[in-house]
Amino acid sequence: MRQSQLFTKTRREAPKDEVAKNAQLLIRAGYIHKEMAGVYAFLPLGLRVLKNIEHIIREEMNAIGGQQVSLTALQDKNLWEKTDRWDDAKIDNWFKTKLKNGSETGLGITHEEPLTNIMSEYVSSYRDLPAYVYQFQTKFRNETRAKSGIMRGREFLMKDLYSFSATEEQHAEFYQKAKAAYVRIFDKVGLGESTYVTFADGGIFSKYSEEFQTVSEAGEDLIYVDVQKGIAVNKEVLNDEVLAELGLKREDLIEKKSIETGNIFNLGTRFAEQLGLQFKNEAGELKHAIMGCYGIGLSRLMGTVVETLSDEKGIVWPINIAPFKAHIILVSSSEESKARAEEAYKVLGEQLDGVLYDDRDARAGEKFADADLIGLPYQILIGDKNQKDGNDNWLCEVKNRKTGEVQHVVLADIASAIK
RNA sequence: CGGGGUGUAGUGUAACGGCUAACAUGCUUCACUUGGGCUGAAGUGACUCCGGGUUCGAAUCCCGGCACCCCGACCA
Repeated sequence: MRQSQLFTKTRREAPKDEVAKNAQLLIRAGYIHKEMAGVYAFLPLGLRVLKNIEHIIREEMNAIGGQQVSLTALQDKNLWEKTDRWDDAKIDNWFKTKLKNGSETGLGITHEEPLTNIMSEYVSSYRDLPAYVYQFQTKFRNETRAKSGIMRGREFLMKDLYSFSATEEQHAEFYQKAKAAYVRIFDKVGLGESTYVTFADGGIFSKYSEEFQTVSEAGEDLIYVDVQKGIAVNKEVLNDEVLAELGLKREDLIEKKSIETGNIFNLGTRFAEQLGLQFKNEAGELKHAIMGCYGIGLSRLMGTVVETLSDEKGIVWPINIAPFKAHIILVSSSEESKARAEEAYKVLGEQLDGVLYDDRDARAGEKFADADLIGLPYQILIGDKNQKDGNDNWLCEVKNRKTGEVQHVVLADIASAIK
């Protein structure tokens, strides 16, 4: 993409009403636009990041047998009354509205109810199980206080997978698979080292759940980490019983602030019972499906990456989720340099599935500042100061955004050098 | 939902109850420059959040509303 064509621009200063680092940087660099408190639009660069995260998650969900669907945002009140989750006293963050005919509907906060209902139409035998269904969907939650930029919005993108199993063994096996898939997802998006599987409260579903907590000063949660073992306990469930169960010692734990970036629950048979998801087992007995729920907030994940990996100059994207892998920067105005930059744009664009090319008629300093703010993993400088190698081929300067390290590489070798 | 704070060009900031609401940045044009946000010149852009009130006079004081931010509670 030519930067001269990109409709967004960078800005020197963040709007005064944004305090969260993630929103400040993402707005300054032109990734997102704030519509209202807790409601953000994703602009071209921001959407590319979101799509890259989505792609990583989809691969992992498909790999463990997930089947993708797209459920509705508008919710049928009757379904939620069956599980007693329509009442505002029980769930206080619904966005509810009325249809023209006077009946009530709500915007989906989560999707256990509608999906369980759908599955009940198709599942009638143990042969129909297990089934794993997931989606990427915008969730609406009427938070009393939205905050922290895109970390806690009223409207946000989430991947939610639901598992339907015939037996406890079947469920447990998948739960472990899903957990392992989550670990791989966090590795791929660049948060692996700072993310801990964390023992946590199970809410109304079960006694405990497991959260994926990413260590960050911007976090709302407090966790106690055993760095050696690589696991943690949420403060809300920190007690001797839990520590004993996990084989942890209090003296080995370090307190850290963290962001809940993922959560996996065992839902048991609660929803299947309330919504009538039954099947016949091999012995011909009627049983309720055992369910699990596995969520990751994509927009929150994006915010967490910005929050934890950026530096004083701007964003630093991990290569797998960066909107583009490379940023070609034309730093001289000579025709020769310009021709080489155009060539690089053509070649690398094909090899790297798109690059950002700063072809603007602007001074080098401004381009560097913008490139650092936008944060693509590699900056490829092309200008009159480039040199040639022994074979009379031009060398480009390839600068690593994160480390600042510079390599001099001929165009033909750049793609393989930075992948 | 309780408490606190803030609303002024696109953005960031000024302005004692009193002159045509100022400065920076952005944007336009010209010249100059071209490897880390040059330089110079001329332009452009504001019903001072909305509605009332006090006053000779309100961006400024008062009342109401709305919006946004922060702390806390909440986060199935």
